[in-house]
Formats: sequence, C-alpha cells, structure tokens
Amino acid sequence: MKEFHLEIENVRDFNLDHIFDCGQCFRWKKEEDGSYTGVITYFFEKDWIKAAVNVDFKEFEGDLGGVIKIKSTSPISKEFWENYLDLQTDYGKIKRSLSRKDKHIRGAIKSGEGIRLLNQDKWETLISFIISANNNIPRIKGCIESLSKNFGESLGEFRGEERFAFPMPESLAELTEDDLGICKLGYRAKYIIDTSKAVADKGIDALFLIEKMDSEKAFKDITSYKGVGPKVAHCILLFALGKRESFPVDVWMSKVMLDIYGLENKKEIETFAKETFGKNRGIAQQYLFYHIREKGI
DNA sequence: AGCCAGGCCCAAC
DNA sequence: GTTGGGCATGGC
Repeated sequence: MKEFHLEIENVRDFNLDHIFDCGQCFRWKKEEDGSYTGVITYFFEKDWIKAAVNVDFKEFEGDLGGVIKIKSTSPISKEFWENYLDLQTDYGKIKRSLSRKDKHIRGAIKSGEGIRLLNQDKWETLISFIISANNNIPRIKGCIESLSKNFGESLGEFRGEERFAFPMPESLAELTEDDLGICKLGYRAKYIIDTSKAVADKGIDALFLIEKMDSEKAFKDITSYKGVGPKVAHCILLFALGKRESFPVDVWMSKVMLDIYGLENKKEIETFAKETFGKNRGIAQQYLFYHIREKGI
C-alpha cells in the first residue's frame, strides 16, 4: 500500500507519551520503537479524513526543538496536523504562566511537560466520552476499537494490522441495542444510538456550531445529547470544541485536588480552578490528571 | 466477593 | 435545584 510522508520541524514542548497517554484520546498505541500508530477519522474542512497513521518524534540536543515525522495511508495536509496537534499554541508561555501559581502545579507540569491538548474530531470525541462514563481507560479503548472494527470502514492493513475508521454517525444511528451487544458497551449502548440518531439527523454542522458558542451556551447544548452529563461535556468541550477553560472533574481530579489543595467538593474545585488557573485551566487540568495517574498519591 | 473506573439518567423530593 | 438508587462490564 502507498504511504504518504510528512515532516514538521522546529517543534517544542512536545512529547508523544505525554500527548497520547494522558487520557484525552483513545486510539493511539505505542510501538516498540517509541512511535505511535493510530487511526484518524476527522471531519475537516467539509470532508471526512480517514487514515491509518504512524507518528514519530525526534528531539534534537540542546534547545533546538525537534521534528515530527508522519506516515499515513492517505494524504493529510500540514494544516490538519498543525491544528490537530495544537502546534500553533505556545505551551512554553502557558507553562510559565501557570508555574507562577504554586509549587504543586509546577510539579505537575514537570511530569507532563510535553503535553499538548489535541484538537480532536467532534463526532468521535462525543461518542468516545459517552463511553468513558463510569469506565476505565483500557476498557474505553477496547470499546472504541470494537465499534470501529464492527461498524467502521476498513482502511486496509497498516503496520501489520487491518485498521478501521471510527464509524460514521449514520452507521451507528441505524443500529439496535442488540446490534451493539458485541461491543460490550453496557448501558451506554442506548445513549450512543440516541446521540447518533440526533447527530445523523441534525448533521455534523450542528457540532461545529457549538464551537462558535460561548462556553456556557456550548455546555448547555452538548449536554442535551443522551449520555452527556457535566463531566463528559467538559471533556468534549476541552478536547474537541476548543474550550480550554473547561475543567473536567472526575474521580482522579477529585483525588488530586483533595490531596494537593484540600478541596472537598466539586463546586469548590471548580471555583478554585477558575480563580487560580484562569482561562487555560483545562490545560492545567491535563497536567494534574497526568501527574496523579503517573505518580499516584 | 466486593470495589472501582475520565458518571449519567430519572424519579422523588 | 438537588439527591440518591440503579446501572453493564471487566480488572484487580
């Protein structure tokens, strides 16, 4: 099969393990050589991109940044990757700003210093985080792979495995709960069917409209989909709808915020985060999430 | 066995 | 508007 190659140079504040293993995405898998292989299913500039992809990163000595090397089964523009990998954002500046707050966030930033918040596909992220509710990350990954294998388009073999795109809204919308049984989604199956019908019905454009709304209105809109409560909504807003002021609080965040700052409940946590970390508190959240999962308490 | 996981829905206050 | 029970599945 033909492979398309692309390189992006002069990249800083970038670490594949931190980016792909910090809980924001579920379809990237580490290879033995340290690169990551995954599948991109993305509605970008009025069309679906579907490709199996391998991403590698070589960092230069000293302070010279590094180069991202991308191989994919179909051609994908540099503009796509700059947006997807959030390369236009100056993370050095954000980290310096957050670091002024206290030693705790400084420590968290140090353990996940190469984190970048991806700008992910809206549809895939919506369904993925419905699956994430009251679930654990390895099983979430399994459910998403199963959905793709059973109901997504085959992209052929890439690096020794047949790869599958994430299913289209119309494909999931026509399924019954019985059909979804093989994916072991549990009680989330009916939420996924309901939400898929809504998206297939309203069109993918409805998700793009949310991106343009202010956070409060966007939150109200996204929580109208079945299976999307406050926490899942914040994840989708943060990871796919450009709302870096979203601050998801799950059981891990509750643990770390209690441990570090002594905050007992969700309302306290949200108020503190807004006052302390400001408009980029979603990025601060991701450093903290990575930190607690990496180091434990 | 029982507890937990990037919680949500819905009925009952 | 807030609270609490019920909920599929698999790992530990």
